[in-house]
This record gives sequence, C-alpha cells and structure tokens, in this order.
Amino acid sequence: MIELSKAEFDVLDALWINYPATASQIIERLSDDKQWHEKTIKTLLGRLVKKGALTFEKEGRQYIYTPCMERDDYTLKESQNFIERFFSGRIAPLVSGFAKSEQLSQQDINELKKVIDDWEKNQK
Amino acid sequence: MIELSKAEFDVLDALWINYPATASQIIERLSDDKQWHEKTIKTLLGRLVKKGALTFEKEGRQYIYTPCMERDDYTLKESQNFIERFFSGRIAPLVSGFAKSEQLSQQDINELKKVIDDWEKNQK
DNA sequence: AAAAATAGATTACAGGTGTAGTCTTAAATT
DNA sequence: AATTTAAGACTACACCTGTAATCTATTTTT
Repeated sequence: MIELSKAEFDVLDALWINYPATASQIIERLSDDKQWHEKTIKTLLGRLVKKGALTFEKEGRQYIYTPCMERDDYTLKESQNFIERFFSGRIAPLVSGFAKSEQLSQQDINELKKVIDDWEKNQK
Repeated sequence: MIELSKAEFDVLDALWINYPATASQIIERLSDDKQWHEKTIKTLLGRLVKKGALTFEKEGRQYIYTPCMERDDYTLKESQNFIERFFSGRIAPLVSGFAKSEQLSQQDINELKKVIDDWEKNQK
C-alpha cells in the first residue's frame, strides 16, 4: 500500500474533490482550510507523484494532475490497516467504543442499521 | 492527544497486556512478534516516558513501568481522529466500505447488531 | 577482588515529514 | 524587446522515527 503522510493525504483529498486539476486549482481549494504556502503544496504534489499516488500530463507549462486511485479504495485500505492495528482486525470493538463513550447519534445508528440490512439482503 | 508512532504504540501495547512491568518483561513479550533489539525497545520506552505515555518507579536499578492511560481511551481517541480525517467524523461510511468490499463476516454483523441493540436499550 | 553482565543514559544516523525558500525557464505584461 | 511573473525543479532544515551502538555505573558471577 502506498503510504501517505497526513499533509500528503490532504492534498490528494483536495484533488479527489474534482479532477483532473492543476496545481493552482488544488491550492485554491486548500486555501480555505489550511494556511499552507503555495510552495508547500507544490512540494507535496511532487512527493505524491514520486510515491505514485498521482500522475500528470503537461498542458503548456502547467501540469494537470489525476489521482492514481479512488478515494474509497484508499480509505478502505487505511481502515483495514487501522482496525488491524488497534482492534486485531475486528470492526465491532471500534463501533462499541464509540457507543460506550456516547459518540453515536441516532443518525449513525440508522445508517449502521441500513448497512447491516443491505449486507443481509446481499447474503441471500 | 499524545501522538505515538507505530513502534511506540506496539511497545505500549505490550505493557497494556499486564502492568506494571519491567523493561525485560516487555522485551520478553515483544520477542514473539518483533525482531527488535533490546536496545530498540529501551529507546522506545524512553520516548514513551518523554511523551508522557508511561511513568515508572525505580526498584533497585530497574524501572517498573505503568501506562498513563487506558488502552480503550487511547484507541477511542485514535478512532475519532481517524474517522474525522477519512470520513468527516461519520462512522457508518467506514462500516459501509467494509461491507461493500466483502470484509464483513456474519460474526461481525452479529456483534454490530448487539452494539446497536445495547445502544438502543440505553436510550430508554 | 576481579571480571563479566546488565540497567538505564546518551549518542548515532538515515529516511520521512512539515514547511518553505531559491533557481531556472518560459510566458505574460509593459 | 525588456521586464515581471509564474510554473515546476531543486535545495533546505529542523524534528520525528526506526533501529540500534556506545557509555557509565552497578550487580552478579567467578
């Protein structure tokens, strides 16, 4: 699995919003949340390319970036990894931790029920 | 939140198994899973102390280590953090990702149902 | 008592990370 | 045409991390 740092992920996440996109568009998108210097973001884009998380095509003297993977695929892998590390690969203890500490809303519960429901339908 | 590296967490995790414990006991516990040199583990213990994740008391010339927090508390904070970063703080999309990629077993589903059940009982 | 083992403290060192600054070159502006 | 701007490339640098090795002082062992 490609390992991304937090900052790198944030840049990639800005690209996932809509792509392909130029560096300036990504910088623009990040400007709301982050106080990053333009150069910082370009460094991170370079590192993402080097890690194989992005590709680009030249258009004039600009690069047009495209992610090399889907956000869902990446977060799924990260999730598996996370759950393996902290909960020996089982997902329920994570949810249970949230429940115990009152971090679950009725909406979360409804969504979880739907996930379970869909899963069960799929089993038939 | 105290930020621990992977290796640091693994050491702390070995202490959580049973504590207080000496460095040698921790080294012993880790020897099954990791090929770490004794010195490596001691370095990590030192860093954990410095980060405030552990304390120790002297007993003769050894240190007896104790974690400064519970495993559940730590993993809950890590989980919140994780879910915030990757799923905007909502837990269902994580579970849903597992479901879609066939990562959920019947046992997981049963456990999740129980978590939901308990939560609902608690609401009354 | 001398030597060896061992506990922790200190030092090491390469690669990753956050966070830019400088350099080079080509395009845009005056 | 000369100058300014802006894109990406390259360089920088401190702190974190993984992974120990060396130093120092105290116990054990012989």
